[in-house]
Amino acid sequence: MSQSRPRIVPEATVARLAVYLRVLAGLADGGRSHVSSGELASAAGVNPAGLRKDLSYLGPCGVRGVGYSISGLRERLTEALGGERSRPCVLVGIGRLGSALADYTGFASRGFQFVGLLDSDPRTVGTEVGGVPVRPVEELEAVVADTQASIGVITTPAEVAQSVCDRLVTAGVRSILNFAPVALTVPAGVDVRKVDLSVELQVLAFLDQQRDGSPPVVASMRTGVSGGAR
Amino acid sequence: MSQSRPRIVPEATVARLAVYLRVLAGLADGGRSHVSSGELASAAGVNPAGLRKDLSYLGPCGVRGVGYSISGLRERLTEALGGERSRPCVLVGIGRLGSALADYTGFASRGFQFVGLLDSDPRTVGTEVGGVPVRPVEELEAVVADTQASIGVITTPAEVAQSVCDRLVTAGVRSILNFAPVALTVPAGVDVRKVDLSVELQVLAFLDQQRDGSPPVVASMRTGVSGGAR
DNA sequence: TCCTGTGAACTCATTCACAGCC
DNA sequence: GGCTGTGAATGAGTTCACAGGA
Repeated sequence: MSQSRPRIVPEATVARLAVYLRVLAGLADGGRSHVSSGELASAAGVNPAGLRKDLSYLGPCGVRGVGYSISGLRERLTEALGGERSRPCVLVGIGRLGSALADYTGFASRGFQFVGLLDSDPRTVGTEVGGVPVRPVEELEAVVADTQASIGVITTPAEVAQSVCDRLVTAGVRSILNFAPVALTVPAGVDVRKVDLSVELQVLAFLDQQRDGSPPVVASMRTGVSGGAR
Repeated sequence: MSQSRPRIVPEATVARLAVYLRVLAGLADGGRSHVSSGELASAAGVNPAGLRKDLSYLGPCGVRGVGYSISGLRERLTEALGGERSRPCVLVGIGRLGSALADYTGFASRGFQFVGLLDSDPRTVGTEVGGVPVRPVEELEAVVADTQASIGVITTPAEVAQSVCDRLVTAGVRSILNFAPVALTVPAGVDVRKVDLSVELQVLAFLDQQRDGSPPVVASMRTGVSGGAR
């Protein structure tokens, strides 16, 4: 194993490494062999210097005056993000969003495999999503134990999210992705990340309204929001 | 040019205001009249001092020694986030994720209304999601013009996201929420926010792997005690 | 020359600590 | 006493600018 550098990788950087990997996949199809930080950065929507810094956390990856080898960099990034090993995940709450996630090909192609789908609605239990049968939520502990899943995704209504979370943690899940609109409490050693879809829209609407300079709102607000992505 | 107060609301704060509002809605049901920053903060999963600072951007909201009036604060937050006026949105790409979003009640309850659903698949066009008919993507410009939508949500495959984006911008949409895994390029004056579901999972997996396996570490990362959200 | 790698400067955000008011 | 409001301190993350190798 090539455990190269005892460097510390900022979390913000980790999030972008996955993006670079995706962009590289697209470039590889084009038959090119090398790419510069500027090119890659613009495709990924980030600043070139930032991209170089991100990559430098993995140790030197490129060749000065030339750029980065596309295949070499893909390998490096893939390894940094955990290689190609399959990662068993369980997903609780097979509503619209849950089934959309269960069937999302973007996960499977990165090694995420939903080995357990759980729901409390008897009408949903027994159906299949993406080839995996939905099981009753009572079997949560058994499913986690069987599959050794270490990642749990919660797409239940807010009211039950905390109890589902507690059960996941007790069953041994240490990483949780929460789509329910509540703040989950977990013991130390467990990592929770939250995705709040309506908050994203809300922020967009806020900026939108500011730009139009319409309502008085409260006193004082920024007058101009620069455009551009991100 | 009448420049108002230089007081600006940081974007990170705006994102949390929506969360506070949601938490307050829950508290209001309980029949209480006031809350302290500590209580509210713990329910929202943030630091009390941070919450007070967030609220202070709206001007003084609370009573020293007492706390915040629940109803008063709800009003204030609602107004700051744009009141209760309905916001027409168009959604392009009615696949699994798109239909999940179109039907998500969390949006409607905040005034977001999907007045236009568009898709390119003839099998999807003509169906209804959440009571709104899906129309052919060719009618995008007409729909935006008719509905005066200023917010667009893209849930198409990555390959067509940029062209859909261009058409939205040309049609007059100035705020875009992008779920497609590509960086969109837009002219100045247009705001794009990106949500990348697989990246969130990827980061979670990375942290997971670091904890289990190797000693090397990710920078800082809060001592995940109570929900290390975001 | 071109492009990477990286310290240093800077911007943005969070947290602390305490002053001020009830 | 309790709790808000806020300057100051800290920290994270981004951008700059240039050193250094191909």
